[in-house]
Amino acid sequence: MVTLKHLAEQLNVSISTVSKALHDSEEISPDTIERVKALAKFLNYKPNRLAVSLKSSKANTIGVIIPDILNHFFAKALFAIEQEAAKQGYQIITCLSNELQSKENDSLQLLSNGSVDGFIMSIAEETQVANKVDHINSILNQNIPIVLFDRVSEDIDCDKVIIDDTGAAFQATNHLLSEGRKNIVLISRIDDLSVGKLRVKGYLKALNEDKTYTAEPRCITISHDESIENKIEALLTNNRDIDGIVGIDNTTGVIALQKAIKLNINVPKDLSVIGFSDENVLQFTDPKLSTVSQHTLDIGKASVEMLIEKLNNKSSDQKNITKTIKANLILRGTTK
Amino acid sequence: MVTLKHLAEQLNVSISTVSKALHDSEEISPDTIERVKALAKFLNYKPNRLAVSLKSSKANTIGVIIPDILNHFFAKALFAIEQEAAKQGYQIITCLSNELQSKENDSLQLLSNGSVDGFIMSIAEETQVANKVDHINSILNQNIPIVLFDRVSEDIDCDKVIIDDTGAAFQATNHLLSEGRKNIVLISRIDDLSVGKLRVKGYLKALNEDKTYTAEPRCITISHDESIENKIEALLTNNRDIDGIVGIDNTTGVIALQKAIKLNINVPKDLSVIGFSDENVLQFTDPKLSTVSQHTLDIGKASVEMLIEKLNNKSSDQKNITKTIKANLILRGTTK
DNA sequence: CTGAAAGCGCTAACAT
DNA sequence: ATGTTAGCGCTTTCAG
Repeated sequence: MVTLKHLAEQLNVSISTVSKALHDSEEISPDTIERVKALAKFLNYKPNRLAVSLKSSKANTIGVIIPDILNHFFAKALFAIEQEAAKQGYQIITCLSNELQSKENDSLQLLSNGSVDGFIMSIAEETQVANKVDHINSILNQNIPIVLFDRVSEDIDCDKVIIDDTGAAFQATNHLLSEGRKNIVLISRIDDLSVGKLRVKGYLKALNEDKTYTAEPRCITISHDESIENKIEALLTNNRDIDGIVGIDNTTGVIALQKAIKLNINVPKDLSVIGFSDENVLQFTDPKLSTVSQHTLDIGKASVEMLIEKLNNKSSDQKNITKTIKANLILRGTTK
Repeated sequence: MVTLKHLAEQLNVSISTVSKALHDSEEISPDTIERVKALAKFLNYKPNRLAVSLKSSKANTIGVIIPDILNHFFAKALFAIEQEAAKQGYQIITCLSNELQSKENDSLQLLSNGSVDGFIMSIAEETQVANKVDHINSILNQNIPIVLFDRVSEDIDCDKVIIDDTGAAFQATNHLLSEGRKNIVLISRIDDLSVGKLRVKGYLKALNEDKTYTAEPRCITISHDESIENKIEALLTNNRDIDGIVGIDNTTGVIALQKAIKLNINVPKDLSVIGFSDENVLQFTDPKLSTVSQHTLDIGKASVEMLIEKLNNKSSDQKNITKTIKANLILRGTTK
């Protein structure tokens, strides 16, 4: 590894001269600057990031804690975060909590030692279920900024990036109502998450506001030890009168569609389906699934922007902001 | 941030005493050790990682460069890498090349400044197509170890983790032959990648070795600007005699299955399909797709193990190893 | 215009 | 048993 010292020795100047020259200091003669830079380039000198960070007390690194990288939503969010961070000169250290509070805590502890300047995270399922957020607040108390995205908690006072989950589900349900659907069920595998609860709220709100809608609202929740496929197939088999489905997570919409086709239900003539999936599943469905698009890339980008904004104004402690990214309904082949 | 200095001042001892005490040095009295540790715990002292790394010239961090995080194979590999790295006390810094050589190079440059001790990477598509690997070899020349996985190059002399791509495709094709299939086509979206070429080789080998097989081998390659769905649908529509399909990438198997069902082709009676997809797509298919399982988790784990092994024996420069992870055929509903 | 020196936080050889 | 000192690589103030 080439250091300033090496360059200084080779050029018979002092280390500080080399350092200044590389930073185009006014103090150094143009001639010296040129010589230093030439040698630095020749030897492929790169400033040691650890030393720079130690000196400046700034790691230029963001800790990203993701609950589940195999969930396409989070993979895409990570993609956006990495992209924006790189653009702004930050590295990211990625940790996966695997939905466990213990791992989430481990990661926070491990990185809050100068490794990172701040965190971007989405709360682990286990943490959300128990609503135990002390470990997160403890980081904030150490004056290390955090931006929460998607899965957030009211008990944590920090910057947040969310979508209007209630509004999105409301809009989706409303669309089915406008189609004249009389029997709309909601299917959820995420009723223990904050976003799941909010989406249910939007569904119920839409049904309640429609005075002509007579059926009882019906939320089918699928727990982790149940087979999504079996449960949905049974549901559709035993309830032929269902004419609208809102799948409020990644996969239930797709699976409902697939099972409907298997059962020879005509989509969208006799049944409309709206999911919260990402575009990546579209290639696997025919007709194409209508979805609520969450603008995941914008969520990731906004998270990075907010964190860096906070880092740049760390002294002047201003209020925390919650930014809501617009979600919108994209109608494709599974709605009229 | 609490430092050794803080502890030392509070306890009226020297910094080195504190440091030694925290490391359970024999030199320090049990009493002092206890007092130091108590205060450290009370103040939630954590050694500054940057300082430790700078001092020890060891970042305890692995740079991971992934071509495409939205590809489930790589997401899963990252999952495994993170898991194993965490287990061994390493952090990972994740960079996404987005299949671009320029970004791949940027990431290598950016991190080869003390930020990481070594790299785990899979080569970007652009890099593989051009087979320009100087930027990677230049890192190796700086004595920074690299482990390549999945997509590798013969022109890079380093540790590698691969699957037996040729053998896997051979096995898959052989299975279709053993079913008595007479018209087996291979479908690929990745014919520009090393793994794609090897899998084609295995397919051809199987067909050639079967003296009773009379049809011409047929490889359908789909480029990036073509619609996979349209191409496969047209293929199946216009070639009703196809009775076996090997999809050698992530998605073509699934899509072929879906189109076959749409066209009322009886799977697996009249057509068998084998894909290289991961289990995550199974929930979207009925019947369940038969696949070549790549043991992605093992690939990630092995990569970390090999890199850390190399880091621990950096001085004694031993030979580079290529480790082959066994892939195996999992027969489900789309084969007889 | 250039250099010496201090210090970021830590470790470890070397005093005492 | 404890302290002093030097140094990892870098930046930056202050002196020359």
